[in-house]
Amino acid sequence: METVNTDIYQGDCLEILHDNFDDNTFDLIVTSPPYADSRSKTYGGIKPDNYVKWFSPISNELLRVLKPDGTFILDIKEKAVNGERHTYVIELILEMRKQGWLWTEEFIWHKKNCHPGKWPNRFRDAWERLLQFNKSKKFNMYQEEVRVPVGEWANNRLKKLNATDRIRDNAKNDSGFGKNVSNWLGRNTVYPTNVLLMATECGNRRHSAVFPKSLPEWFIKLFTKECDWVLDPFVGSGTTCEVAQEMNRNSVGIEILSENYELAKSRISQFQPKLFEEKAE
Amino acid sequence: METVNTDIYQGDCLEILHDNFDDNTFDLIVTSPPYADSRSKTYGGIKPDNYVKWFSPISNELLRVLKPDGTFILDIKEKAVNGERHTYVIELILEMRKQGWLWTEEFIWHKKNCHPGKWPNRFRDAWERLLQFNKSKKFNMYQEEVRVPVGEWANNRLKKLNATDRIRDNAKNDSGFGKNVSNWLGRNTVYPTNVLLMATECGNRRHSAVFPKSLPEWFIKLFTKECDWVLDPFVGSGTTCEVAQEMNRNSVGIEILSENYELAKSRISQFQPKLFEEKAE
DNA sequence: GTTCCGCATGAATCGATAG
DNA sequence: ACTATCGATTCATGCGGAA
Repeated sequence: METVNTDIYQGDCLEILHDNFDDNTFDLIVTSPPYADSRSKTYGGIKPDNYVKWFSPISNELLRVLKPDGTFILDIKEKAVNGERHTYVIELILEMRKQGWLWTEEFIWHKKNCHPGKWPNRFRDAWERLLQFNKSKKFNMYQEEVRVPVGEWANNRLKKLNATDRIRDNAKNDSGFGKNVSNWLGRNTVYPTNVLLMATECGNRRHSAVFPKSLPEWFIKLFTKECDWVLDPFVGSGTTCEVAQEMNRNSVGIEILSENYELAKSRISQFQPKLFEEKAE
Repeated sequence: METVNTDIYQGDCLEILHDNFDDNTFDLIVTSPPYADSRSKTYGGIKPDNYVKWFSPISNELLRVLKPDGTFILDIKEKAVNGERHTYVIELILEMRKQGWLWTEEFIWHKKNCHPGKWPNRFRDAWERLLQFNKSKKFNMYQEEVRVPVGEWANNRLKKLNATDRIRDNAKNDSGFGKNVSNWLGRNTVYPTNVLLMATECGNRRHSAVFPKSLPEWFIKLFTKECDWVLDPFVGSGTTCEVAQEMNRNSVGIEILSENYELAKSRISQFQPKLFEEKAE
């Protein structure tokens, strides 16, 4: 088993990317940047009105370091400001398209156990946008890797195949329908949709990750293969890099806050003994 | 029990609203306008690039007829055009804010039984935007009316599912649509989230509605009380008005296509005998 | 009267083919 | 080159008939 690199940098992602990484380096960028008005100590408390101006140089730099057939997944949700959903996220989409990004898809992260709360004018916010951007229409996507178990209805379907559809299969052998039926036989899994149902990991006090490990894991499976390169420019406590390492992908994480940086480093290094064991074999 | 009006108009909603309705008439507007490039025979097949220009006069008229404390729910989803998600929906949000609308919230309609299909670059689209707009920050919202059950009851239901089902169906207790409310008596209830889990009613051959009855029902419960006024300017086969009538709300539906108009009329009139019975009592 | 099972039907999208 | 039409792909649901 080939070993992979897992590098955590401390500093501003704009500078670090500019100084250390060539064009077309990464196969996947997946990140959850600081939201507007939060983490004020570290990013100067970006005001919602200034969010697009703050983020667009970064998205431009990410465009540079992403491979032409790579993918950028941006986990983001606009705040409610003054009783209204702010528009900085949708303005950012328009701005990034001007930079050359293609807005390929918007996945929904449905957060099962989101933070409780009640307000007079709105319910709990149980979802986030997972915006998919690409540099070209031809990008790598390994759909087979993320198949999900098939529903109950398939049991009936398979019973039926034994009786009726076998005959139709023979009759229309060349039409392509027979090929279709053979795909169904023995199939226990189906392709997922663009709605992701994942629980937040709220129990871990030592490092509160913005997203659960299952989230970067899903996109790493879908958009990379082993030994590909993954980047998280706002890696926080290191979740993305930890997952990438476990999945045998090279990864780079950047974090500006020293406390998070140290935490991320320690999580990565804990993985080393296992690597040594495997190398020994 | 007071009787309510249910009026279906045939024609262009812009003209009909202008000619027949005063300012500040409706408590709730809920609609699903024709999407870009669909229903081409009746709406001239609005091109995605022209969508905002086509819809903004209508949204402006809706702003006029909505009461100051009313709510407008817009069910919409952008098409994939040339491998990319088109931007007309997010551009429409920006345009409507210029008209004076407040973009209060975005609910997600998670459609479990979305249209099948497989493509090399995307999965099935399983969600739609339910954009909430208001005229002022103070709007009527009856949150108690849409509480959903939780706890033992939901847990027991999940136990009955096998391991495979649990992976797929673990959102079952999120928002209990289409359930018999009498089953909830004595149960603990909680407020729902802004993610709505509803199946489309595709099996109904007599009238294929774009949204299931549970969708307008939920918003009518949440944003109106009895004898309030509900408007659907693109009422199609009449789902919104039928639900409003059953819930004892006044409603107005507008439909341009005569075939749909007749269908909507017949659905409404079928409800009359029950009304007469109640009046007789 | 229930429950079970087969079947048609969707706000879809892509790539190829035709004009 | 650019637009319009068509075939292939795919899965959860409600309905109706059967057991």
